[in-house]
Amino acid sequence: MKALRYIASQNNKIITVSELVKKLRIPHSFLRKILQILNKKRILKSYKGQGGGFMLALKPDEIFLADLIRIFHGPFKFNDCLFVKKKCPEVNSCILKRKIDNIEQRVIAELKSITLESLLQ
Amino acid sequence: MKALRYIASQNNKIITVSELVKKLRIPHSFLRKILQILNKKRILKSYKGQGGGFMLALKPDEIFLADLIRIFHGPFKFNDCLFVKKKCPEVNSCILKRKIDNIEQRVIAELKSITLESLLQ
DNA sequence: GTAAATGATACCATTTTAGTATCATTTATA
DNA sequence: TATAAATGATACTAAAATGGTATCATTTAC
Repeated sequence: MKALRYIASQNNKIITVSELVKKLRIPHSFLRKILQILNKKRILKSYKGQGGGFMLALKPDEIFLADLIRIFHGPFKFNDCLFVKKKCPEVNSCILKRKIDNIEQRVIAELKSITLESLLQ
Repeated sequence: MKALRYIASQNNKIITVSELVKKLRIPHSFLRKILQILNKKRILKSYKGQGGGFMLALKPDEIFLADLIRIFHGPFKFNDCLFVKKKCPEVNSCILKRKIDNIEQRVIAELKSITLESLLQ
């Protein structure tokens, strides 16, 4: 998020990992890995070779926190009812599951409403 | 939760782990460990010796999902801002943290509203 | 005294998380 | 055209969390 905020703040300039490392004090290889993932997922565009680096592939108001979480943590499932590695036989009738599903949906809705734009300044 | 629901449904009878194992098909040692924790945390009362077992220590409408989650997963902190094992220097000014804290508070409020009582039937 | 119960605690395997390291490829430019 | 500066791909590692198991000690009803 810090890297994305920095990149967004430099509107449409190509930013290198080295620049981010200096500004944000994030370990170089770690940050590279993250930016590579964001590139594959089309949040960033990358440019190889000398003079290369990264830029946003989308406008800041098109980048949603919900999507970033999905990219790094996988799909939301607070509620993946397993027991001893088998699916719980009561998944369909379980009242608890219904209540948690409900909360999950609301959280996801909130996370969709947080854009990179909304985190600048 | 399954065990608590079963125990609650047998109002004020002492229930043994063996009975729960038969009804709920949860491994014996695993269930014992869980019930021991619930006993220590005063959600259950335990009775040792022959004829012993477990009972609710509270009424079903005094047992909150939020507390059970805290017991087994530790305190809620979706938002424990660490980086390279150090606290992030921006914790206080971070807009993202503020937004997530907000969501967290609402989720906790919801989890507090779910009681064992509300999961019976 | 013994069987039936919980208490305490140590142990283990697997998965996830957080991060490092290295070699390959691309490209601007001197 | 060689080289330096950038990303791409990918393999590796250490530590922590997760999901359990196993065992010995203690208590208590009968």
